[in-house]
Amino acid sequence: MGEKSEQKKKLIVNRARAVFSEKGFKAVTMKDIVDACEISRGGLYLYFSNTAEIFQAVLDTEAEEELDEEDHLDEKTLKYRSASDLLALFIKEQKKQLFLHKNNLGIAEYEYFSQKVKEDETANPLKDQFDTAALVLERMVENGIRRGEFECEDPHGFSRNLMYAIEGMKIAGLTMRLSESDFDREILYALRQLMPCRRVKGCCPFSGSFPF
Amino acid sequence: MGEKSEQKKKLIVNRARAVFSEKGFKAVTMKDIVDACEISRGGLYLYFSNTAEIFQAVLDTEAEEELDEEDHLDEKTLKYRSASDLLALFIKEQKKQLFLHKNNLGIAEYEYFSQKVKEDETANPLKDQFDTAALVLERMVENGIRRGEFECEDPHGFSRNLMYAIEGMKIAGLTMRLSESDFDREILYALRQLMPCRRVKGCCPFSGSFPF
Amino acid sequence: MGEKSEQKKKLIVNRARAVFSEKGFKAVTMKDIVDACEISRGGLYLYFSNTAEIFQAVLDTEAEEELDEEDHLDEKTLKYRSASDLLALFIKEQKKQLFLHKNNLGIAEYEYFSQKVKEDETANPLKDQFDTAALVLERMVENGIRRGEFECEDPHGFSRNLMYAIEGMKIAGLTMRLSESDFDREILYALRQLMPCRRVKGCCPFSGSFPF
Amino acid sequence: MGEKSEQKKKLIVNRARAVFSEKGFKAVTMKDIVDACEISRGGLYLYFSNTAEIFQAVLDTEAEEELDEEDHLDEKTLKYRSASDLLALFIKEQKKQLFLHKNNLGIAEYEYFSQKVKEDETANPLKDQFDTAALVLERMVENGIRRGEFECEDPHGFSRNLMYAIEGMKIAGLTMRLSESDFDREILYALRQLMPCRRVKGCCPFSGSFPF
DNA sequence: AATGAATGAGCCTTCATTCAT
DNA sequence: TATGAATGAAGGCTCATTCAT
Repeated sequence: MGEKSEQKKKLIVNRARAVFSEKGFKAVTMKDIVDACEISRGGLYLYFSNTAEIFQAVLDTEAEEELDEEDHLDEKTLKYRSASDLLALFIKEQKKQLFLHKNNLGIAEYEYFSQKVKEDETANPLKDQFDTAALVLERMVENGIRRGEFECEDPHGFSRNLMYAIEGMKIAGLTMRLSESDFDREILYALRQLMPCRRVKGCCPFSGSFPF
Repeated sequence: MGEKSEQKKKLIVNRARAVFSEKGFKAVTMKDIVDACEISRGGLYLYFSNTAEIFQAVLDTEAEEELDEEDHLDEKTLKYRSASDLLALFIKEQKKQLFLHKNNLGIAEYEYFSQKVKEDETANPLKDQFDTAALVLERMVENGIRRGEFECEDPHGFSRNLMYAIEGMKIAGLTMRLSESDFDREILYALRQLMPCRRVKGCCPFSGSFPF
Repeated sequence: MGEKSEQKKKLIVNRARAVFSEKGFKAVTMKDIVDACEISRGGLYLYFSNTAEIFQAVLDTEAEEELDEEDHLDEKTLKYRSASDLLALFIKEQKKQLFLHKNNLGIAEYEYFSQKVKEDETANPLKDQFDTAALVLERMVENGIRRGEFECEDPHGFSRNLMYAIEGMKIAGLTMRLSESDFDREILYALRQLMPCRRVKGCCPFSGSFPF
Repeated sequence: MGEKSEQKKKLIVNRARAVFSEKGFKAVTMKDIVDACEISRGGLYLYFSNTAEIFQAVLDTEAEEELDEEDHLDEKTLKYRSASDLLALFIKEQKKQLFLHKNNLGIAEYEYFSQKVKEDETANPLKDQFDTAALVLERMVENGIRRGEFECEDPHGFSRNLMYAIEGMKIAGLTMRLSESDFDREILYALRQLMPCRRVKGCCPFSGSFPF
C-alpha cells in the first residue's frame, strides 16, 4: 500500500469517526461509511472488510493523537507547574471529553467493547486507557504530596475512585443528561479528599480556577 | 386482550429479556424475539410493534420486580438492622447486578437510553433510578451518622460519589473485564470515608462481612 | 340467515360503501372493512368471502335505491311536467352524482368492472345502467319532440352522445379536476342541439333554470 | 448513471408498461416488475423506488413517443391534406388507442391519476393531454370551416363535446365492452354536426373513408 | 486501485384466512 | 353466530458483498 493509499485510509477513518460519533457503533453500516466518504462501495472494501475494522482504526488514530497530546503536555508543562495546576489540567481534559458532544465516541466505544469483551480474551484497550489514566492521576497525586500541596493516605485508592466516578459520569452524560454542574460538584467532592481541610464542606484546594 | 393474552405477553417479555441481555438493544431484531418465543412472525406484532416497545416492557417488568424486592427489604430489615448492615446489603445488591452475567440488561439499557436521550426530552427512568438509589444511600448514611456508626461531613457528596463510582464500575464490567476484587477494593476505599479512622489504610468499618 | 343477520349484512354494506368511496376498489382490504364495521375478523367471513363480494353487494343495494328513486320520479313527476323540466331533472341528477364527492363510488366501479370485464363474459351491470339511462333520455327527447318542445333529427344519436359525454366528464371529474362550469358549458352545448335556434351560440332552451 | 444504465432503465420501463397494461396501476407490486424484468429485487431499486415512479416513467416515455408521432404528422401531412382527412386521421388515432388492447394503459392511468388528483394540487398531465387534444381538434375544425369543408357555429363547444364523448367511450371500452360499431355510430353522430346537411340522418361528410 | 451495477439474503410489516372457544 | 388469537404467505426495503470493467 503506497503513500496515496495511506492518505485515503486516513480520510476514511476521519469521516468514519464522525459517523460513529453520530450513530454509535452497532447501528453503523458499511453504506453509511461509503456515503460519508464519497468513495465507491467496492472501494471501501479495498481498505476495510467491516465496520469493526474501521472502528478499530478510528480508535488507533485516536490513541496516537492522545499520545501526541500527552507528549506535548509532558515536556512543556509537567515540570514547571504546580501539582494543583496539573491536576486541574487533567480534569479539564476529562471534562472536555465528556461535554464535547461533537465527535464524541463514547457510546460507540461502549457498544464496540461490550461486544468485543464477550468474544475476545485478548487485551482491552479501553481498560488499558483507563488504567493508564488512573496511573497518571496517581503519579500526579503523589507528586502533589511530595510538594506538600496534597495530603492523602491512599493515592492509589483515590485515583481509582476518581476514575471510576468519572467513568460513571461519562456514561451518565450519554444516557441521563448529566449537567456540567453535576460534574463540577462531584469533582469538588473528590478533590476535597486531597486536602488537610477536607472535612470542611465548601473548602477547595484550587485557587480560583474551579470549576475548570 | 384477555387473561390469556396477558400471559402470552409475559412470556414474550421474559424471553425477550434473555435476548436483550445476550445481544444488547440495537442488535436485536423482531425476528430474534420471534425465534426466541416460538411464536409466529405476525403473532408478535399483536403484542408489540417494535423492539423498543418490547424493551420498554422488559424495563417496566424489571422495575416492578425491584419494587417488590424493596418492599420486602423495607419492612423486614430496615428497622432492626444496624446502618452498617443495611449499607452492606445495599452494596451487595449493586454487586449482584454487576456480576450476574445472566440476564444482565446493562449494555442494552445504555444502548437504549443513549438513543432515547437524543430524541426525547422527557423523563429518563435511568436517571430516576440513579437518583433514587443515591437518595436511599444518603438516607442510610445519615441514619448511620445519627446512630454514631458513621462519620461524614457531606453525606450527599459521599452518596453521589459512590453512586458514580458504582456506575463507572458497571460500565467497566461490561466493557473492560472488571474483576470482583477491583470492585471490592473500590468499595473499601469509598467506605473508609465514613469512618473516623479512615485515614488509616486497611481499616474497614465492616466487621468481618467484607467483601460482601 | 335470519332477520338479524340481514340487519348485520346491511350494516356491513353501508360501512363498506364509505370505504370503497374513499379508497376505490382495489386498495380496499378485508381488514379495512372489518375496522370500519366494528365487527370481528372472523365475523365478516360469515357474510362475505372477499372484497369483490362485498362490493357487489354495495352495487346491488345502490341499484335498489336508484330503482326506488326512479319509481318515485315516474309517478309523481313524469306526467305533469314539461319535457324540458324532466330533462333538467335528469341532468341535475347526473350532475349530483358527479360532484357529490362523499360516497361517490365512481373510481371504485371503474376499478371493479375493468377487472371484471376481463375475466367474465357475463352481463355487465355498468353497461346495463348506462344503456338504461340512455334509453330513458331518448324517451324524454322523443316526448319533448312530440310536445313540440324539442327538435331533433336523431334522438337516439343525441342520447348516446350526451351519455358518453357525461361518462367522459365523470371520469374527468375523478382524474382531471373537472370544474362545475366545465360541466355546465358542455351540457349547454349538447342541449342546444335540441332546439330550432340551436345554431345561435348563447341560446338555451331552458328558461332560467340553467345551470341546474 | 451511464449509457448502459439508461439502457436498463428503458428495458424496465418497457416491461413495466406491459405489466401495468395487464393489471392496472394499483394492483402492480415491485415484485411484479422484478419478475417481468428478470432482474434482482435489489436491482430494481437502483432505478426506481416505487411503482408510482415507474409508472410515471412509462407515462413520460409514452409522451415522448406521442410527440415524435405528432412531429411526424405535422410536417408531412398537415399541409397537404383536406380538413376531413386530417380529422379522420385524428379520430383514427383515438380509435386505435381505444381498441388496441395490448399495451393499453387506460385503466392504469385512471387509477394512477384518480389517486394523484386527491393528494396533489399540482399540474395534471392527463388533463393537459385532454386539453391539448381538444385544442388540436378545435384548430382542425376551424381550418375546415375556413376551407369551406365544415360548417359549425361553435367549434370550441363541438371539440369539447367530441373529446368528452371519446373519453366516455374510452372508459366504456375498459369497463363495459364497448363495440367498435358503437364507437363508429357515435363518431358519425358527432361529425354530422359539422355538415350543412347534418339534420339528415345517414349523411356523412367523409367520402367513403368511414368508418375509419 | 477504483468503480458502481448487480445480486440475494434478511428483516420488516401487513393481511387473508383459519380455528378453537 | 361471533370472537379474536394465531399463522404464514407475500411484498417492501436495505445492505453486505462480489465482480466485470
